[in-house]
Parts: sequence; structure tokens; C-alpha cells
Amino acid sequence: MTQIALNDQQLEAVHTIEGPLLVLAGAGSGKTRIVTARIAHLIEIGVPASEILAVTFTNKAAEEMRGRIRSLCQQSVLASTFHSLCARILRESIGALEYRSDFTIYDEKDSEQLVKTCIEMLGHKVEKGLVRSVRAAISQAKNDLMSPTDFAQVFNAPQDKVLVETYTSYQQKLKEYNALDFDDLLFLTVQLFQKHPKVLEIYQKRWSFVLIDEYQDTNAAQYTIAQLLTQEHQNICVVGDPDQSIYSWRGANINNILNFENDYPGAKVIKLEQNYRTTSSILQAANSLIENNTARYEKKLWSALGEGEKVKVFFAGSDREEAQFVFERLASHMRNDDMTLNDAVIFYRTNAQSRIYEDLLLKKNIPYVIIGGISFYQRREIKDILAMLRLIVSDADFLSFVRAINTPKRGFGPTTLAKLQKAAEENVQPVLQLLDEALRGMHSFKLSKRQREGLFEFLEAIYALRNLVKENIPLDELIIETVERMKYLEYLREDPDTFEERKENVDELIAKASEFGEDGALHTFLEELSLKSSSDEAKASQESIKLMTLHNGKGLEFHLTFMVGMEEELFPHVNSKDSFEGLEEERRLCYVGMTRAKRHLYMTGSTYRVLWGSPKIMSPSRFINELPEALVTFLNRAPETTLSSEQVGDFSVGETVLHKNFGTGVIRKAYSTSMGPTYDVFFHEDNTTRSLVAKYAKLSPTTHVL
DNA sequence: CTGTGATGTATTTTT
DNA sequence: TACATCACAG
Repeated sequence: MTQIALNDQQLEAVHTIEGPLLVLAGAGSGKTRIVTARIAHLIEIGVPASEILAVTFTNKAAEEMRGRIRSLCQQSVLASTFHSLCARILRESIGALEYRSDFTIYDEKDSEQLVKTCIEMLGHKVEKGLVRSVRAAISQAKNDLMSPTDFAQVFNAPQDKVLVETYTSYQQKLKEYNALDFDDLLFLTVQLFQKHPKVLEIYQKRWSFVLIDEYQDTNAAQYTIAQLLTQEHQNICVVGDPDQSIYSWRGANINNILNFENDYPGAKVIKLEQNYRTTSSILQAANSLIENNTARYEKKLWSALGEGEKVKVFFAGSDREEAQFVFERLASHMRNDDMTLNDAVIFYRTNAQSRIYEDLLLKKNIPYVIIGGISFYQRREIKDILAMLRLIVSDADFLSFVRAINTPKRGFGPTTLAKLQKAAEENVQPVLQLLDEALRGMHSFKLSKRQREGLFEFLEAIYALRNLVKENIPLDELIIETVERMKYLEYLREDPDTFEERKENVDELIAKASEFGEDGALHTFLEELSLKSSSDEAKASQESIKLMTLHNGKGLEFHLTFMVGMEEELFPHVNSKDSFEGLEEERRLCYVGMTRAKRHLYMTGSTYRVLWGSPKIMSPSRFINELPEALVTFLNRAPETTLSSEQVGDFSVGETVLHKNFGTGVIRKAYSTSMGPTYDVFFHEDNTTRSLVAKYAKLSPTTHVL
């Protein structure tokens, strides 16, 4: 941001210090600047930095904020996400809830794994989507602050039995394993505060000024934490934009921001409506789009940056062609405008869409960085080592034990593990203790010769590593020792194809550990790893174009912005487009994407795309149609689609055809598109109708009639 | 118990 | 496509 002076509203936001304050910060209205200026102002007038708490949505945003404050006032404030904040609070005070403070944090994968074992242990069959949906339901329950008991009261129908039972046993298991999942961090903090007012008081006193960013994306648990922390002094400043609420699927409740004035009587509300980022045409187009939503806080962004370019829309015949178009435009902007690759971004709705762009950019030798996607920390080798490290800290973490004991294989198969799990539960004893006793003949648990040998080595390693921790060995050396003692590299070497890559990742983990510094306690390191998301990994080495999902784009800005895959079913996504709320959220997501653009916005799509391995005909996203024509430049004609019952190409409606993968099918529709003859074919084998373009899908005539 | 190859089935977004 | 799960053999 180049402007020096603050405008009136911005100034007011910075100088309003006491009492509840809602800053409705439209896209590009200089939010980050205001937030940091406000904190700096607090410090200037004498508020101790240690009394200021800033909560952000991502770790990266937190880091940035800490950095800005530090360079602005040479002071450090606590800026963190709700999850990290809660982890910190719980480390100090979870004892009051009869948990141990050395808990481990389970990520979503761990949690899913545990849900699965719970369902199995309860004797239910694990059907296809069950684990996922049960985990999601549990997560939602926790975000809504419902304990298993509360939950059982609401879901009392017979078909909910599995769900209720699983939630109950899942929660028991977590406690038994001395572990918390992501949602527990929030939920248990609320419980802690509500059951122990004395504890709450400590934190209320510690932070007398609380600022919460991206307030439109808070869920019930986060809302309650904020409310509890500030109810005495009422110095709560929330910043957000209802039009950019895009996380309802994660429990975020847009009403938290819409109802702020009711929840905090006497609240001051400041609207920031001047946009300093985007030129008018693009901004107006975004305004028009979002006006199609009903549940919103009326607000109209304006820009003084001049009219600028219109939104450029392009539809290609195929997804490859679309990517090619993006590449050509990118190249031309790089040549002709004063821009670098760092100024450009490609946004897509789903991670799966990135591949085609990766392939192309790689081929064209254009440096790119994917933000998000599969996180470093979710890689198998990293999770393996993480599991070993967790066992150094915790005796009871069964999930980590399962992972670690089998890398490399030590003869503990599913049968043994199930027995072990049961034995540990019955004896109310941590796994590692039980096994230690079993090894020394002090416990009846039976082990085979192979298991004994493997286990002996394994436990020896753990004990040795624990000693090293006691001796305050640096973290990176600890990891090196762990890898060494667990014979982990030998294990990785078993698969020569992936060995090099995995070893590199292990080395990177070691490097990260060494950066962690002197005061790096093991559990702090583990916590940081669990809470780091993929988008937090900033790799700012080389100039590069960024690729990311629209969700990951929040808070960023780019001169040159491509939104690709603007097609019905993809965006708005199939799973959302049929519900009113879902559709409005998709539209907000589109709004977020459009308002990232500073000068050039391209929205592209394709009429033909390979989706889930099979080809499909797509139609342009309704969001394109919602843009005023006067603000859009169409770079090609809309593809003509002529429907016909007559012969089109080689076939006509009613004919039976053979496809090499799908078998025989009947042509339901025959028409031509910009790609040539196209057929909707109903296949008998799986009762599915697919749209096939003749020149891609090889169809042959058949006389075979079913 | 472990490794393999086949088979099926799922993909929205993430702290 | 690509990953997880399953069946089966050693």
C-alpha cells in the first residue's frame, strides 16, 4: 500500500481504544494496515505490549503481524491463531480438567483413524463414507460446543446410535491416549473457562485488549472464547467482512459478525468502504456479483484508482486449451507490462485442478509455487518421525505407537494391535508401560519371538531418546538420533523409487528443527508442527507465479489474477449449489477471488473437461452471467451448442455404441459443440450417462443390443 | 504376519 | 486419476 495518510474512517478505527468495536473492512480497504496501526497506537499511549492479544486466522498472518509490530514499535505482542492460543492456554491450565499438560495434538488424519477404530471396536461395519461423515459430525458437534452427552440428547433417533456411541468412545479414547484433536483445543478451552472462573480470570487480566481478525469466519467455540475473555473489560475489537465469510463448512457462523452490535451493546461500528487495491471496473463487477446475495450487511466499495481494465472472460474448448490460454496471457503480460511472476496468481476451486497448470508451467519452464495442497507435515515420512517423537513425550499415545512400531515392520499386525489396544484399556495402562512389563515377563500379554526382538530394540531406542531429551540435546540432533536408532532410513530404502525424495524431506525436517532455536522444547516443536497448515509454508526464494485454491487467496492481492475453471458444478461446486446457503457462500468465494485483483482479472473456463477420470461437458458458471455486461470483455464467442435428434457426426440418437472403458451404451442426445460432434451416452454397465466428445472418446458402432 | 496386485470409490474448501 | 482397502499367497 502506497498511500501515507489514513482516511477518516481508518483514523477513527485506529483511535477508538476502549469498548467493543466492529470494523467492517471491505476487501482492499487497508485492513492489515489499520490493525497494525491500532496495535502500535495502543503501545504508544502506554498499554504494555504484553496486555495485547491479537487473534488471526492463519499462522502466517500471525507471523506477519508480529513482524510488523516489531519493526514498528520494537515490541512483541502475542499474535496467534485461535488454535495456537488455546494450545498455549491449555498447556498452562488443562490440569483443572483432569487432562495432562503434555497432551499431543492429533490432526485430521489421526482423528479419522481413531474414529475408524472406534467404529470397529463398537462392532459396527465400516461402510464407505461412514468414517468421514462421523468425524465431520463429531467435529461440528465440538465446534457447536456439544459434549457427547449434549449430543446424545439432540440425536436420539435410532439411526443416530452409531454416531452418538462413536462420539462417546472417541472422546474416551482421546483422553486415554492423552491426545486432543483440533476441535478439542477450542472446546476444552471453553470448558476450562466455564467450569473454572478463577482460571478464566487469569486470562482476562492478562489480556486487557483483544483484537480478532477475520471475525466473519469464527465458529461458536471461537465466538465464546472471545466473549469470555473480554466480558469484563469489553475491550474487544473485531475486524472482518461478512461478504468474505467462506468457512461455514468448518462451523464458521456469519451471524457472529452480523450480530455483533446486539451481542456487545454500545459497540461502535466503523465501515471501511474505500478500496485501495482494485481499479473501478473490476471492483464494480465484484460489487454487482455480491449483490445477488441476500444475507448481507449493506456496503458498497468504491475505488479512486480509475476505471482500469474490464473483467476478461474466456471459454476454451478443453481444459488443456484453457491452461494454454492462461499461459499465453501470462507470457504476454510479463513481456508487455511492468510486472514480475510474483505479481501473478492462478486461483482454482479445488486442489485437483492444479495439476494441469503444474504440468504446463513445468514444461514451459516457468517457476511456480503451489500454496496449500498436500502439506509437508502431512507427508508419510514426516508423520512417521512425528509419531516417534510423540512417543518420547507420551507413553499413552496408541495411535502414534501403531504408526511407529511398524516403521520398520516389527511383527505387530492388526490382530496383535487389537489385542494390545484391549489390554491397555482393561488395565488402564499406557501402551508403552504395558509392553515394557510384558517384555520383562511381568504382564500376561503374549508376544512372539519376532515381536519380542523388535519391541526390545524399539523400547530401548525410546528410553535412550528420552535420556537425550533430559540432557537437553538440540532438537535437530534428537531427530537425527531418532532416525538412526529406529533404523528409519533403512526402512525408507526398501522402496528405492521414493527413497531420495523421502530422505530429502527428512533432512528438511531436521533443518527446520535446527532453526527452531535454543529454547525449543520438544513438545513446543511438536505442537507447532501439528498446527502448521500447508499454506503457512512460505517459500519466497525465487520469483514465481502462485497457484492456490480460492480459500487460500484470502488476504492476498495480485496485479494479475486468473480464476480458472469457472464452470457450473465446479464453481459453484456441485455439493454446494443446491442449497441456498451453500450457493451464497460459493458466491462470496467468487467475490473474494475477484477482489484479489489489482489491475487484471481473467475468468476462464472450458466446455470440456476430464473430471474424476471421465470426460464431461461443462457450462459456464452462473457467476459469469451475474457480471454486468458493460464491465466484461468476452475474449471469444460463447460456444454454440446445437441440439439435434438427427444424425450428428457418425451417430444419431437411439443408436447403441461401444466404449472401450465403459462398455455398451445408448446415445441419448447428439449435438455439436465447438469441439465437434458430442453425445450424451447412457451406459448399461453402471447406469450412468456421460457426455462424450467424439474426437476424444473413441466410440464404435455395435449391433449388440442388451 | 507381510507383500502383492486387483479392485473400487472418492475429491470442496482447512485450523 | 490415485489412493485405500481387500483377497490371497508365501
